Amino acid sequence: MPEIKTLSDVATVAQVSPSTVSRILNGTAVVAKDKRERVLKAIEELNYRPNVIAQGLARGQSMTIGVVTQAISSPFYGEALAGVEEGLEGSGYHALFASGHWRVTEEREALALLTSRRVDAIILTGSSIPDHELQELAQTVPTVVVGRTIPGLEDFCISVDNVQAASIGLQYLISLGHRQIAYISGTGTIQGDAVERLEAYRQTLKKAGLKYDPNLVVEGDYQERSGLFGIETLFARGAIFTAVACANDQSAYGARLALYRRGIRVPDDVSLIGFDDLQSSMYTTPPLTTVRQPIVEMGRLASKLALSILRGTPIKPSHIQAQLIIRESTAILRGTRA
Amino acid sequence: MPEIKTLSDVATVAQVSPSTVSRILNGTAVVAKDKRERVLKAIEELNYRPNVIAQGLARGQSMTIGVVTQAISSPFYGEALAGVEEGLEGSGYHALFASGHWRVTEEREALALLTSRRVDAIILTGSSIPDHELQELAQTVPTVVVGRTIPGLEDFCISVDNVQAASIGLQYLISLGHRQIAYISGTGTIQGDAVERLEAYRQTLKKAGLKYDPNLVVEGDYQERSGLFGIETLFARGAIFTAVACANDQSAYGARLALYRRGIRVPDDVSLIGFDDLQSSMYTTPPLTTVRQPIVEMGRLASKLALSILRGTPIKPSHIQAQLIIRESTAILRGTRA
DNA sequence: AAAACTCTTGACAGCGCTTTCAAAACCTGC
DNA sequence: GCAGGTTTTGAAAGCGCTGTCAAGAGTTTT
Repeated sequence: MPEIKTLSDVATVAQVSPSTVSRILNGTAVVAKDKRERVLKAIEELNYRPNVIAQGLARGQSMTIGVVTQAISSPFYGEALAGVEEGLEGSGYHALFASGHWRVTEEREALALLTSRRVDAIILTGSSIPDHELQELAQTVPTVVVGRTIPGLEDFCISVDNVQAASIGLQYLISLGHRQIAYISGTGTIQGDAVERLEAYRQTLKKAGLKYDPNLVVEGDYQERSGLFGIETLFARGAIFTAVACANDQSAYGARLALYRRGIRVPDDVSLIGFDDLQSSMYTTPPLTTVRQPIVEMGRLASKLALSILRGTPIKPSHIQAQLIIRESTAILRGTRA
Repeated sequence: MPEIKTLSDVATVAQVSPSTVSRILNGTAVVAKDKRERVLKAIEELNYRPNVIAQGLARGQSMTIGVVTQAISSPFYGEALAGVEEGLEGSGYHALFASGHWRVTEEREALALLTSRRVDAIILTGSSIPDHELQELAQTVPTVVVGRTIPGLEDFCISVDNVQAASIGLQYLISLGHRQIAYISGTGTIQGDAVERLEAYRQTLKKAGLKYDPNLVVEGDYQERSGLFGIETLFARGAIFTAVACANDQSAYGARLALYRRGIRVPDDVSLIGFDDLQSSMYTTPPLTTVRQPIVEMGRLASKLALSILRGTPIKPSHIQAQLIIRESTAILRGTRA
């Protein structure tokens, strides 16, 4: 294997001191034209690339942003990460990902890993680490958290108002004439997206003068299969509904399949609505009506925020708006069925 | 912000030399019990975590594996990356991702980024960098490439036999009685998955005594929308077909939607088959029949291979087998239609 | 032509850690 | 109680780079 060249190799070849090479590399100071040329030539010749690790050590910054995610292959987090990457583009910073797989201990490990690599800032997505730990973390390293708001760290949190967002969807269903609306929830019972969205379901029903029927809600876990099981459970209970709202798009996919299996048409017999607006929701059959969370943008914004903090001039994260995306999985209530 | 502690801070507190602390940390040598305890206590007290970057510099290895991917948010690459991560688990190594977005120049940049961070090995997925560049790269740093076989680097390549794999799907369609089979291809015309799979289409047709009708194949780009357009194009051409094979699952999703839009039932009127078996293909309506590429396993295997190379005892990558997954988007040919 | 500056350049310390090397400490056994 | 051997320990160099500092070169001024 061809040796990897170092800055002093370049210096030797160009017959200048390492400092000079460094100066040229970083534009830290003016250097005489002839030396500059010799150095550039040497760099070219040796195919030299600075060792970012060494630079990091010397400069005291790693030029990397740690990103803790739950699962890199989940469409939701995948989009968020893509956003983060995009936001970092051209900044010289790079993202280091670590997955928590929805387990707090693993998430802590992920965090430990990132800090032991001395990342310059940390972005957390879908974190379930307790507030106070994150508050502590934020003392040590610039931290931004997406999808959740931590007291005291409001300016470093990026999230949509779940209650408001989820309401939009419900309201739409109601406006379509639906009165028996089933709900497949997310997981988590104390705090977080799942309880907020469920809360929105209850509130919206109430506001519309409909009564909350626990028989119509089933607990899911944001995964496709839980949507499928959700519908099965509903039927097993003998529940009657003309629409079903899901805590996220993925569970809506599963619900869709369960409905299909039973020969129930969407939206003719039952309306279906999701939450998130994943890229693929545009291509389900029928295309899914959903409440859009601008996931990619949120990721991008998270990066921008982190960078701005590092720069010393934190931007104020503008509020993120959810938006109803009407597609073809919802329809005006016709007959009764299911 | 609380200062971050260093190894010599620990040494000072524990009243030993930095060397001793290092030895304890790495188990490099035996240390007296009392000192060991003092050090451990100091570490605890200061909440010290070794600086992996500095370790990397000193040891000459970064403990990170660079992974170039095309798009982190694509379901296909997402699964592969998850596999890579999994394979690295517990090894002490961590993955650094860089995306090429299907553009060779960007991919080169990604590679440059990874090498300038002195990653200990590189895993490429979906790479479209010319063979010779990769051969060169492999001279400098342990390289494993997934989804493609590079001459001379066979032992470091992990891929399925595209021709064989794609044939399985086609054969199945034919065995179902289909004779007019449309094909929505992938992108890339000189080499790579797309041409191999297309080749499989032609060969299989030929072997079955069917003639290749260029009118039935349309070029796609592996994305959902190209599947949709593909079907539209086919109809615009007045093509007659009873089944459509897609170069990957994502384009099959798009095709599915186009068919739905036209009121064509799957599989009753037209059979549909994909390639990859993405996680979500199990939940489409109807669930998609497809040729399974064990993507996650391939990622995992890539990691294992990379680690084994670093360890100095390269394993021989076992051959990856594709497998037909029969679900509900395909059916025996009944009437004629479309 | 010497004094007073201004630029350019190299030496060197240091980032936080590892790792040799040799000195210090501890054991043996006689 | 001391020579010889074995451990344990610390000093110091070094990983590849940056950044300060002061010396050297080059200009301008008087």
